[in-house]
Amino acid sequence: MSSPRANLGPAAAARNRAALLNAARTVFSELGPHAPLNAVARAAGVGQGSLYRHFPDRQTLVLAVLEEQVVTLEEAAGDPDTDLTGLLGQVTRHAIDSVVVIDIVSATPDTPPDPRLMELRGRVASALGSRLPDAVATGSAPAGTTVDDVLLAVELVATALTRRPAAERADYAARAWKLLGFRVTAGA
Amino acid sequence: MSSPRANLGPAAAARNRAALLNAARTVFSELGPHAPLNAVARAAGVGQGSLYRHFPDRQTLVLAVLEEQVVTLEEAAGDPDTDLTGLLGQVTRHAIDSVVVIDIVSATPDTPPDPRLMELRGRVASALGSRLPDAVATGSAPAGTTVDDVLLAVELVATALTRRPAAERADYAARAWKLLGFRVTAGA
Amino acid sequence: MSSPRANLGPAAAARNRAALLNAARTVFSELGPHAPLNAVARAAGVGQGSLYRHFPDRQTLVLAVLEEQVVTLEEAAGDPDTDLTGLLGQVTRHAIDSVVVIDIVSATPDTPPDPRLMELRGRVASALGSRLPDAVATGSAPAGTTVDDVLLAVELVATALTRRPAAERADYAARAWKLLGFRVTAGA
Amino acid sequence: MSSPRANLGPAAAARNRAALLNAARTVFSELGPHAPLNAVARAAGVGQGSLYRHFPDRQTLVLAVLEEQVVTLEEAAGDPDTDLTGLLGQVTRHAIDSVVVIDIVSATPDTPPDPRLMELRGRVASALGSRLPDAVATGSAPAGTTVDDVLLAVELVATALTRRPAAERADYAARAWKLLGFRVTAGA
DNA sequence: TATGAATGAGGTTTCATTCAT
DNA sequence: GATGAATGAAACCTCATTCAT
Repeated sequence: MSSPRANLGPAAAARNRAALLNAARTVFSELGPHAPLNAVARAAGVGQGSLYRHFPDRQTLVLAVLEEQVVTLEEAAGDPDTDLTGLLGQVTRHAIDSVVVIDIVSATPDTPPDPRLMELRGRVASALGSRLPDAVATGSAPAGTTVDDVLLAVELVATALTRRPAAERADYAARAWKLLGFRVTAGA
Repeated sequence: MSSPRANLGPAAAARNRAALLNAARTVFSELGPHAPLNAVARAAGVGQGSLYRHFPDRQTLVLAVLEEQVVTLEEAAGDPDTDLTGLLGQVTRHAIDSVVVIDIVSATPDTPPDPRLMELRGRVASALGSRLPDAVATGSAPAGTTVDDVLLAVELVATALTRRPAAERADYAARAWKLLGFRVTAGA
Repeated sequence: MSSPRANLGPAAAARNRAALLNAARTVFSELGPHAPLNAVARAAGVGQGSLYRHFPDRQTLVLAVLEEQVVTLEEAAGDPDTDLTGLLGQVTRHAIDSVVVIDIVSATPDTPPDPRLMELRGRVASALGSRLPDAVATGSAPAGTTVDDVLLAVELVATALTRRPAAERADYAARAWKLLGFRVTAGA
Repeated sequence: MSSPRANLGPAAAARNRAALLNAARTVFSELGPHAPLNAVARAAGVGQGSLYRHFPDRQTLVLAVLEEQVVTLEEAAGDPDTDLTGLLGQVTRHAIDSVVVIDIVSATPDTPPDPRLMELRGRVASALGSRLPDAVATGSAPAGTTVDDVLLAVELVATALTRRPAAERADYAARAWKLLGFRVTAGA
C-alpha cells in the first residue's frame, strides 16, 4: 500500500553491509558497547532484518569492524617506509576511535576465545612483528621485547582506553606507551 | 499465609549489608558486570528492597566492594614491613578476585567521574605512594616512576585482567607487571 | 518450542493500534486511570512491546483515545442540524464512557500543559463555539456565555464524573448541566 | 546500641498524630495524591509503623485531613455574622490548599461510598444549609438553589481544582463560582 | 508505643530476535 | 533480499505493609 524504503534488491546488499559497519562504529562509539542493535540498524538506514542477515550476532558485527581495521594495518605494513612506531600509532588511533569494539569482543571472560578473534590477532602479530627487530635496534621498543610483549602492550593500552572519556584518550595513550617504553606516533 | 523469609527486624541490618557485599563480589565475579541485581539479592538471601535500601544503585554497591579492598590495602600499608612489591601483589590479587568491579565503576565514559571513586583513588595513591621512593631505590620500580605512573600501571593491569578468563589471570598479571618493569609479589 | 502469539507481520499494525485504543478505553474505564499498561496490552491481544511501539507512554495512549472522541465531535459539528445541546450531549456521553481519560491527561498539575492536549482543546472549542451564538439566542445556554465558559463548564462536568460510580454518572451529569444553566441532550 | 529517635512513649502519641496530619497536607499537596506514604512519615519525623498505627490506610489519613477542615467550617458557621459567601470562600480556600485530598477520597469509582465520607458530607451540608435561605434572599446564590445544589457546586469546583496548577487555582475557582452563579469571598 | 529495616509482589520499560510481507 | 512490526522474557525499581526490637 505504502512505499516504505524502496527495496533495491540484491544490489543493495553490499551497500547495506558497508552502511552497517559504519553505523556500528559510530553508534558503539557514542552509545557504548551495549548500544541496542536496532540503533545500529536505524543509523545505517537499514531494516532490523537486514542487520541480522548480514551479522547474525553482536560479536560478528564487531569482528567485522575489527577486521576492517586489521586490513588497514596490513596495508600500512605493506609500505616498507612504515616502522613500528607508525604502526602502533595507527593501532592506537583505531583503539581511540572505536574504543568499544574491544569491549565487546570476548565480553564474557571464561568463554572459549573466539577463533575469528584469534585469527585477527595473528594477523596483527605478523604486521607488527615484521617491524619489531628494527624497532628494538633503534630504541623504539625496549630491549628484549618479543612479539607477544608487543601484543600484550597493545592489549593493555587498548583495554584501558575503553574506560576513558573520549577527550582524554589521546593523552592517556601517550602516557601509557611512555610508561611501557615504546615510542609511538602521536594519534592523528 | 505462606512463610516468606522471616522479618528479623532491624537487628539484621548490618548482617544484611555484609551479606550483600559478599554476594556482590561472588555474583559479579561469576556473572560479569551486568549481572542482574536481583541475583545479588538472592545470593545474599535478602529481599530486593533491602538491596536497594542499602545500595541505591549498582555504582554504590560496587564502590562499597572497592572500599572494602581499599581498607585492606590501607591496613597492609600500616605495617612498616610491607613494601611496594607486597602492596601491588595485594592489589593484583584483589583485581583478580573481583575483576569486574573495575568494569562497573566509571562504566560510562564521558560521564563526570564519580567523586566517591576519586576519593578511593586518592587513598590508594597514598598507600602506594608511601612506599614508592624505597621501591625505586631498590629497583622494584623503574627509575623515575611517579605516583601517577604507579596508578596508571595499576589501571592498565586491572583493566586488562577484566578481559581474561579466570584461570589465566595470575599469569597474565605477572607478564604485564614484568613488561611494565615492576617487581610484584606473585598472587596468592 | 511453545506457540507464542503468531507474528502476523506488519500488516497487523493498524489492526493492533485500533485494538489497543479499544482496550485502553475498556480497561481504563474498568480499572481506573492507574490500570497497569500490560492489562491494556493483554486486553488488546497484543504483546507488551507493541503497546510501547504504538504509544510510548500512558499520556500518548490516552491522548489518542481523546483524539478519537474529538474527531467524532467534529464530525457531528459538520452536520448543520446539530446544535450545542446535541454536541454537549455527545461530549457528556464520551465523558461518561471513558470517564478516566480526563483523569490521566494532565494528571500532574504544575506540569507544563501538554501541547497535544492544548491542540485537542482548541478543536473542541471550535466545534462547540460554532454553535454558541445560536444556543444563547434560543436559551440553551445562559446569556453572556463565552466559548471559554463553555469549555470551563465541560471541564467541571467531565472532571466531576471522574469521581462518580458508573451507574450514577448520567443522572449526575444531568443535574450538573442543569445547575450550570445549559440545556443538554440526555446521554444515550 | 545506637540512639535513633528517642522513644518518648505514649506521651508522643498525640503529637505524632498531629505531625502526621500536617505532613499529609504538605506532602500530598506537593507530590500529588499518589505520594508514597513513607514520604508522609518522613516529613512528619515519625516512623513508618507509627503512621500505620494512627492511620491504617491512605483513606483514613485523608479523611482525617478532611475532618479537620470540616471542623473549621463548623466553627465558622458558629459565628452568626458569617454568611454563605464567607463559608464558600473558606471551603474554596481549603480545596485550593489541600486540593488532592478530594482526589483520594473515593479514588475508586464503583466502590461503595465510604460511610465516614458520607458523614462529613452531611456535616458540610448542615453548615452551608444554615445560611442558604439568606443567601438566596440576597442574591448570593441563584434563586431556587437547594442544599444539594450547593453541595454539587462545591464538588464541581473542588474536583476541578484538583487538575489545575497551584498558581491558577484561585482564579480558576473564581471563574467557576461566577459561572455557577454564586457569590464567593475571594480566597485569602 | 515508636521505630525503621525487611519484604516481595507488581508495574514499567527495553531490546534481542523472529517472521509475514 | 529487504523491511519493520510483533513478540515476550527479563531487568529495574518502587512502595504498601509487616514485625522484631
